[in-house]
Amino acid sequence: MDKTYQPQQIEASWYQTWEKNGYFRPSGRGEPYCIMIPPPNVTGSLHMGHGFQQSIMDAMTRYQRMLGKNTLWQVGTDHAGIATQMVVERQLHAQNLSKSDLGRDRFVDKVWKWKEHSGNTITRQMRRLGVSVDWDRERFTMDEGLSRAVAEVFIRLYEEGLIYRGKRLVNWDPKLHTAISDLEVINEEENGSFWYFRYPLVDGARTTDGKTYVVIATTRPETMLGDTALAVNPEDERYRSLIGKQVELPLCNRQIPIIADDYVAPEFGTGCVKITPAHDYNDYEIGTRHGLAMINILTDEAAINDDAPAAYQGMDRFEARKQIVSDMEAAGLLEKIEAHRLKVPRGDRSGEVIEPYLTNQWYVAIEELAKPAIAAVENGDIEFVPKNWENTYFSWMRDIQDWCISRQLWWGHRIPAWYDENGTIYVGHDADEVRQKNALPADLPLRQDPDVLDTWFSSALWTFSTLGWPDDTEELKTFHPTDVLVTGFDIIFFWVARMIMMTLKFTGQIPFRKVYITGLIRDSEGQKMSKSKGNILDPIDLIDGIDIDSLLAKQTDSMMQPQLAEKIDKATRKHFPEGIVAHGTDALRYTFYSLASTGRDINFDMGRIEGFRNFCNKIWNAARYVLMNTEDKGCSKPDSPEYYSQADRWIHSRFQTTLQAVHEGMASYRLDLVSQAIYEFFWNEYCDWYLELSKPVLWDEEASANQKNATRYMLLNILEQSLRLAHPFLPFITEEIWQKVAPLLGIKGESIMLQAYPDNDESVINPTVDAEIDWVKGVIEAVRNIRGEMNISPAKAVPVLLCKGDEQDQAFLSNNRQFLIKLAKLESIDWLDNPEQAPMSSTQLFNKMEVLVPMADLIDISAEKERLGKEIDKLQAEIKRLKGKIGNKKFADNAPAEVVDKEKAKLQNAENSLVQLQEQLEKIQQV
RNA sequence: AGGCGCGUAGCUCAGUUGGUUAGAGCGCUACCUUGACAUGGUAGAGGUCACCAGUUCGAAUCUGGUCGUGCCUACCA
Repeated sequence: MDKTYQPQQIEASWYQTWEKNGYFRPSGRGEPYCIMIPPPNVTGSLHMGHGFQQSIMDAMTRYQRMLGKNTLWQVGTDHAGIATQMVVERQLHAQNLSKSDLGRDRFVDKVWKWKEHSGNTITRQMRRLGVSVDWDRERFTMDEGLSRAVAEVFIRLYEEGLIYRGKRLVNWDPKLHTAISDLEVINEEENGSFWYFRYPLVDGARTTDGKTYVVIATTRPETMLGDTALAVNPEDERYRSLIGKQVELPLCNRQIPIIADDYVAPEFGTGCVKITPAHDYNDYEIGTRHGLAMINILTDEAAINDDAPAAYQGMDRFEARKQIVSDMEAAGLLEKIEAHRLKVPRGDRSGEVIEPYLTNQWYVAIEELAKPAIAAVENGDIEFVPKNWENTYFSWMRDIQDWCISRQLWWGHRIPAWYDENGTIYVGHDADEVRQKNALPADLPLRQDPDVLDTWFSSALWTFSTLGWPDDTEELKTFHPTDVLVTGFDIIFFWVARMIMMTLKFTGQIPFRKVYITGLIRDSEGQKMSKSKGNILDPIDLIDGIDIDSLLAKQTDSMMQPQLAEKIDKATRKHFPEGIVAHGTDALRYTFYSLASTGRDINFDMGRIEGFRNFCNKIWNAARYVLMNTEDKGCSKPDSPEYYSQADRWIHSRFQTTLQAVHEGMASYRLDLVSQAIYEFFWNEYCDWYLELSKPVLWDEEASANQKNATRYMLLNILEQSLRLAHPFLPFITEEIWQKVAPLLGIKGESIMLQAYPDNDESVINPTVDAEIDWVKGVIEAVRNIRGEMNISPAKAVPVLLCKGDEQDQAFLSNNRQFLIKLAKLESIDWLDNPEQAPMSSTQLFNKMEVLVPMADLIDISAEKERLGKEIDKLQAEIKRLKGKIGNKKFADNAPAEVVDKEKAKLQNAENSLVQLQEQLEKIQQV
């Protein structure tokens, strides 16, 4: 084995071996366990969020697989309608082409080609992470089987009246030319204006204060071209007399009525609102209530259309806005302009300002589907982890709006609906079926709906469509409902909620039992990672490393503004002055686990990943030590347990304690606790103490062959079990080492990933042995403390005396003499029966026992005084605190007896220690 | 406007039904190349647990409030 851990060398080949040998496939034996991967965008690339969630899913999957479950981790990708179509359109644009130049079929062809070309990027990157998904079952949301499921669901919902087509206001993206759902609209506060316009009253009407006009305030002046009324609150005295009167709509040569509606808030703006039913959701409601005309004034591009006054036709909406304000001003109808913060709706993909727009769209009537989905979480069939996300889920589900599922795109599942010349709708799998079902003549022209479905419509079916639904497959019977969904809170509404609704509706089952919601990975300063901020960390760069120049190039890649690029350049150089060194997959994964606490957001800190790379190195070198001492030496299971040292028994005990902690952590989805338990066990117990404790046995002339063999066996045995313990989290390094270690124990197996998880054996958990090794550690640490504080060279062997302890201390000494001598580097260690005879010494207490290092020529008296003084100060503070507490009558009366006793014992100990240290100090001062 | 989080060492974070001397990693200080490992070892320094009040014998932990901060949902033109 190499002297240092080189991840790139060991990670390269193992994945191929695992995949090639089909180890990821369900074993077909045992209780089923299934996780459905949230399908990433097929043309995307792996980001930190994927890395985080997939690492978690892989740990769960490998863990369950090793526990003997029949494990399926279903993999696949999503066609991501809008995102993918945009990418291909951009490519066309670069060649001065548009999608209409190609036509629908050729364009869709092109998208498929792009998918074939780039679709491997993310799956290749996933392999680098070590994910044990079943690639043989890889699915794509637009493959044949899933498309069939999509059509089937659409048709059944339509036939039940749960899908309908309707003309109403939708969120229209004028750049992408499609409707989008409410969830795809992001409302952010931006600086805008309030324009106050005068609308002249006609027929000589006057306001109560004698004006010949009313004033309205608007944030979108251009919409006035579609105004069909003004509205006031019926209780508003200022306007009551004007209700029913007409005003002249400026610039439009039309008259519109003043109506009364409770919706209008008298105190806001001027208390008089212009009503544009075709371009505002609230106005639409009012328009419907009052039977107002709905005048659409926009084109698909959000330019002014031909139904508006000629002067503005063809203008872009923002151009028209300027022109209208200017025209109103010229006409003396602009009263004032106020600065105003307002929420501007923008498309999450395009960033474009969204327009409410009157179109025909398809909707899912969602309320009926939502009811059982709410109940499933209420009654605990589905549980969110952490639980508080259930509130988020409920609050959205209990006020859910119908889901607009049609998109005016070309890339996606085409809506399975056909129209005849009269516009009658026929829904079915294909035109032939439609004709047959509806007894339509063969020559009746039918036209398929041009729209496609929202991407989330197909993802909503993911848990069952991937298993073969609508066929009643074995997989469906075996693996559905699935066990756990691991995902982010950002798609609870988009995906989780819709999956629950659709799955309940079509399978009668819940899709999954648990929803484990992870936090979001942010940069080290808590900023969301985004291209525009130039703070994206690529998991692959953390694995392989990247030099500073390449990193800078990546971060500023798509940066349009030079000054922004400069800023990013600076920030990147600050955080990564020398780029990023290679850390390996295992270290990255372990970092993710260590940060996976309670679903809160994660600020990714490079210090963490370095620490875990070092941990891997530690494992590597511990293994080297073990192999060096066991290879060619024989290490069979001892004939009798008596050959074990106390250290051997201790590490066995600690291992089982750790194993329990791991099981508990996995059961409660606390992978941070799991990773910590393994880390602490391996580094702080196995390496720091056990390996050191093995040396006196292995290298001691006096130890018998049987004892040496027993220790060699335990070294190997615990290492081998630890590798299995850690394998779900550190798949590569554990496999690499296990292949070398297992044969020495006579274990046969092709791969660690097919081995069983370590057996639970609580019988070896041994508090007595734990206490004894704690004693050994305590004495060694006492001596080391004296060495450190007294500046005694580590090379210098010192004599040590123990005194004032009890019989157990004496017994421990005689059991562990060779451990103490070796680990504390002692010249000698002896029990002093008569403390009076103690030579001048530096003293450290361990419980009631004194550990003495005789001063002779090697101790600096003033340093020792200082050291004792420090200890005494600490004890005095402690005693004061304890006395106060115990002296408090209320404490003695109210606290449970065991707590009081514990505090009393603490005080007793502290007081004893104080006396001993003070005696010691006096002794020294006499010199 | 409602809702949900968060505020613990210089930094990133644990702290499980209230009872520890409040912990880890990184960073920092000193010493050490000792036959697994300097991606290491040993010994240390470092915290008024945001603030205020309350409940309690006892609060980082429970309650109320204040401040700061992040997010989600719904929005009055």
